[in-house]
Amino acid sequence: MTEPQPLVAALDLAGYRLTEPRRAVADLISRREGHFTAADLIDEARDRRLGIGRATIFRALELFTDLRVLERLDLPTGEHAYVPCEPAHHHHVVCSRCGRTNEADDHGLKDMVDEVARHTGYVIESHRLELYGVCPACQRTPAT
Amino acid sequence: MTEPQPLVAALDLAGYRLTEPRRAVADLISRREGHFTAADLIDEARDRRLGIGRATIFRALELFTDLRVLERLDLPTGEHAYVPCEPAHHHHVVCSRCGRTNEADDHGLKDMVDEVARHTGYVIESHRLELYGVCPACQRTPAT
DNA sequence: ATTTTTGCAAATCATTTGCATATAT
DNA sequence: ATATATGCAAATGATTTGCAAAAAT
Repeated sequence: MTEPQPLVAALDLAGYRLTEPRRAVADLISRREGHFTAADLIDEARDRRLGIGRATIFRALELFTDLRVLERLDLPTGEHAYVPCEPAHHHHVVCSRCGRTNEADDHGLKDMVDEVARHTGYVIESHRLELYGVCPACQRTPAT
Repeated sequence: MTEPQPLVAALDLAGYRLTEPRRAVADLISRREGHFTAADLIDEARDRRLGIGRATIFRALELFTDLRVLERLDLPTGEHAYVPCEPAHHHHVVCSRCGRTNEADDHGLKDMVDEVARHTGYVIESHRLELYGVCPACQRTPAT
């Protein structure tokens, strides 16, 4: 197992201990396409009898999120989901059928933000943009 | 009390019953600036002894959200907040200090969405954009 | 009169925490 | 050796639900 594991690398880089449970969570995450919820990981860990506690999974998710290798999204349904991502600022397109995600270039968003700032007088500090749609693969598949 | 109450009007228009508790929730909402959480309303209702049940407040919030006179946001902290809004599609700028909100013109966003669609092959169905910053009033006030 | 709403309490769901034990450094 | 991380079970917090009583139509 010498594949790069960016999640684990991020832990190491930030000086956190590389424990078995954390590696296992990183592994659970890396084998997923698109977004997933904490419950997804907890269920899978239970089904595969990995012996990782619920709390540990939540703690790992929080840690990865703090390290910005994971991003927490709020789906329109109100569910909390996570997506692995690069540390740079960016946005996601989330497929509403399969959950697969792609990064969305936020080219042009900056101008819009400036415009809003000018218009409203706010000093804009951050923003979140989430796009939802149907990915190319799902477009070829009859809707569920 | 003949002021227009758009929340109540929306209920009526959609054929829901205009009950005392719903009017009271609409009233609690209308006297707020900016966003608020379900807990805010529940606390206020309790403090003012309005005799409205927790469940009723959640049910009213859900109803108003379905009617699109209220929008549910997910703040960066993970809290769920609501803002009253016009039924048309739009976005908000939320002040991170006082919670006041303004509408953000999404001028220019459409081009960006089209660009992402072209780039990723997704058929974009919807999006959420939330901007956070400091409003003009708070800029004049020393930070908390 | 009938249907929709309500309030309450209990249930559910997601997430967090305390703490003694186990593990990585 | 020592600090950090884990698992468990219990605690918390938010939201939902069942149901008999109350209110709107």
